[in-house]
Amino acid sequence: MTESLAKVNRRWQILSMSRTLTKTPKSETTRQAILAAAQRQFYENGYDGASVRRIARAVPIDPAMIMRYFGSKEGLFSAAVVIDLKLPDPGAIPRDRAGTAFVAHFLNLWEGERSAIGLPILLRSAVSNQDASDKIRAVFEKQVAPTVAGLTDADDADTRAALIVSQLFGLALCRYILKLPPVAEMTQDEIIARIGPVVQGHLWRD
Amino acid sequence: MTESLAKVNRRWQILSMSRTLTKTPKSETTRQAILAAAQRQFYENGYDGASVRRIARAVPIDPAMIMRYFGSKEGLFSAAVVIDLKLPDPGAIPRDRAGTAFVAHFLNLWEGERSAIGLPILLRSAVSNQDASDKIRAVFEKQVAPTVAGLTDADDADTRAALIVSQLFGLALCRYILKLPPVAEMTQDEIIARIGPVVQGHLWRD
DNA sequence: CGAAAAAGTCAACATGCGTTGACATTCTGA
DNA sequence: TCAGAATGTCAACGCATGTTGACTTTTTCG
Repeated sequence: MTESLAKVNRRWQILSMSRTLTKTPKSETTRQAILAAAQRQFYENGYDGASVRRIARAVPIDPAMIMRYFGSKEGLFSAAVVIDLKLPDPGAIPRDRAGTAFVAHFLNLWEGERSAIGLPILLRSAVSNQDASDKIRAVFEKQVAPTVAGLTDADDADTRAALIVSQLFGLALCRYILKLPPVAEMTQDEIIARIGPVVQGHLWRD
Repeated sequence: MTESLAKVNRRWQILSMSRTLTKTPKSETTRQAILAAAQRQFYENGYDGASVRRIARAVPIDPAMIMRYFGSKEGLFSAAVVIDLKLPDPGAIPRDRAGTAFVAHFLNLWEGERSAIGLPILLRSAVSNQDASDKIRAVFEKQVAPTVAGLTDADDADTRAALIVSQLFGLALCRYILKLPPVAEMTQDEIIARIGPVVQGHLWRD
């Protein structure tokens, strides 16, 4: 009967992952600690480079707990990396400053308090993990593309969105991952002044 | 004495790596086969994702041979990834078309015959391998930055070079690694028409 | 030819990985 | 209080990795 007990536990754990939390049972503390450690590790080393065992050591907790809480490394990754770009309503963006607004928004997102969660993690992971690149594509389709479409009347809004993304990802890549000196050292304002017009150009040129 | 024999062999092998090849001893064929397989694996899976054993299996050859020829996985990587951007002399580039020329040059480099060798490999590897990002920085400093400096009179040529690189890397990332649909599917001409002006802007704006 | 050098093979090593199931402890509510 | 649920620990599994040293086969050349 021990096996069926384990299965019930597993099932409960899967349920608890999606339930809305009102109280904070002891487990929730651990859950959050695991997520925080996982985000840090995934951010610093990418999906493959981060190991369940090292994440567990950082919490600290037994690796087996991670499997219990999240089912697998993939499950942990999915739970740890939740992307909400919080893009504003296109209607609320003044069109003549949309480019700089865009860049400022992303810099703020990437360098704000919760910066460990999000695109830089995906960027580091996507080169070796299919799930991560799928997630990036999903973010592009569901969050970036619609917003850009709301900002331009052009019929090639998707292409324009992709070009904007390519510039923003290139920025993130050079600044946070490669740490290419000039890009890594520029102030936010300098970046906004330089990249803003590029984004604006992608939106409006032609 | 067997150990000292092995060491002598190793020393010969290190010498042979740097010698100019006039004849083609049997070993050179194997060497090239290993390099070709390594480039492919590094390109497809990045430094960490590629394994010495799988490269060896692809040749096919015994993994120990790779150690003999290249000393270590790092040594193989260094030998396999040699970056020469072949950037033209700045003086030969018409300044009003420098942007499109730049983009066309890189697309040609990345999608030409020897495309497996080069930046896309580094890009995939750099997220998890320090050597790879160091190499990228070296390429930036020794090849891109000087060329850009020769194209502009501005005193912030380094910053401009970095911004150009961030756009080009973003393009490569989205097109070859993330395979983000709109970017991955655009024709070379479309990309040149869209990104060229951005590069031109980084060179000349202000 | 025949010896020495080169090229290639094989088995093993230590390590780290994701994951598992049995077990021990702690907490909670009837 | 005390059963049962929740939480946490431990040891082990099978596997893949980079690397090594002893070995055998093939090539080269006096």
